[in-house]
Amino acid sequence: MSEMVRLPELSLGELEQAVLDALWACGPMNPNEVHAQVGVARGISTNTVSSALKRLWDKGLLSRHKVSHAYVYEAKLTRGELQRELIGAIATQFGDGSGQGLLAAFVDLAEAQGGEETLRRLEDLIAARLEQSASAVDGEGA
Amino acid sequence: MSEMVRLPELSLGELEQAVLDALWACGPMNPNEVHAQVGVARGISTNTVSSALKRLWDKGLLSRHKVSHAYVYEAKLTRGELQRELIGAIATQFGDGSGQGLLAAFVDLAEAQGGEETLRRLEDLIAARLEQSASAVDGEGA
DNA sequence: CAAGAAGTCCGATGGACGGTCGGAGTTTTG
DNA sequence: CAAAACTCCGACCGTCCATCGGACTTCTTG
Repeated sequence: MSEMVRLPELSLGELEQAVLDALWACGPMNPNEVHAQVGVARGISTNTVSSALKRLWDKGLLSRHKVSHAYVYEAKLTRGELQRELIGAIATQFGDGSGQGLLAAFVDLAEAQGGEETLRRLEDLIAARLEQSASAVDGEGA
Repeated sequence: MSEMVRLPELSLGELEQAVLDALWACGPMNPNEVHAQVGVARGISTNTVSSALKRLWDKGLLSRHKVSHAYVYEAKLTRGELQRELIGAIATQFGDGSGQGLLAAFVDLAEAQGGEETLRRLEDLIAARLEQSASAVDGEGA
C-alpha cells in the first residue's frame, strides 16, 4: 500500500490523455486555450482542465512557464517518445528477461494490424536504422 | 465520470501483476498455491491473494475451473500475448493515426535497449514472418 | 493610484479501483 | 454427524482522476 510500481508516471486518465493530445496537436497553450480545445466539447469547467494540466505537470510530462500571469504548458515528450516510454515500461514489467518475447509480440501485432505491408515498412525502417548506425556517427541530431 | 477508457482490462496493480507472473511461471494454481508463491513473501493474507485472483478473473485475464471445492486459476494469455494487447492499446491510444509513429518508436526502443544486435534479430524475425506468410498457412496452431 | 474585470491556482468533494482482511458458506474427513 | 480446513463474498481504507467553488493575482481603465 506504499508505492504501486506499474507505470507510475504513465497511467493517464481520459481527460489527461485528451489534454496531452491537444497539446501535441496545437503546441504550447494556456489553460484557457486547452479548455477551448477539449473542455468546451465536454462541457466541463476551465478549472477542471487546469487540474488535469497541473497533474500532468506534476508527473513531469509537461513543462510550463509564466507569460504574464498565466502558465503556458507544453508537452515535454513527443507522441513517439511517450510511446517508447510506454513500450519500454511494458518490456520491463512483462518482459521474460531475454526480450525476445516482446520483439515477437510486436512483430505479431504489426502483422495483425497492418498485414504484410506494415511488416515490409517495418523492415525498411530497420534497414535504414542499421545503415545509418553503420555508415556515419558524426551527429545529425537536429 | 462514466467509463474511463484507458486500458480498462489491462491496468494491473502490483499484486495482480505478481500473481500473473506466478501463474506464468508455475502454471495453473489454486489460491493457496499462489499465496505460497507471492503472498507469504509479502506477508499478506491468503484472502488478499484470492481477491487479486478474482479481480484478474473478472477482467478476463484468467480462466478457472473447480477441482474439488476450490478453483484452479490459469492465465488465459501468454506473456507475449499480453504484451501484444498492451502495445496494441498504446497504439490505439497514442497513435498518430498512421501508425508510423509507433513503428518508429519501437525500432528506436529496440536499438536503445539492445543495439544493432537486437535490430538484426528483429529483422530476422520479420523476414521469417514474411516468408511464412507467403509460403503457406495450412495450420500448425497447436 | 484605485476600482473593476478577467483569469488562474488551491483546496475540497465524489466516484472508481486496487489492496487488505473478517466472517459466512461449502466441502472434506473421521 | 461433528470438527476442521478452505474458499468466496462483502466491507473498509488509501490513492488517483474528474470536477468544481472560492480566493488570489494581474490586467485594464478613468
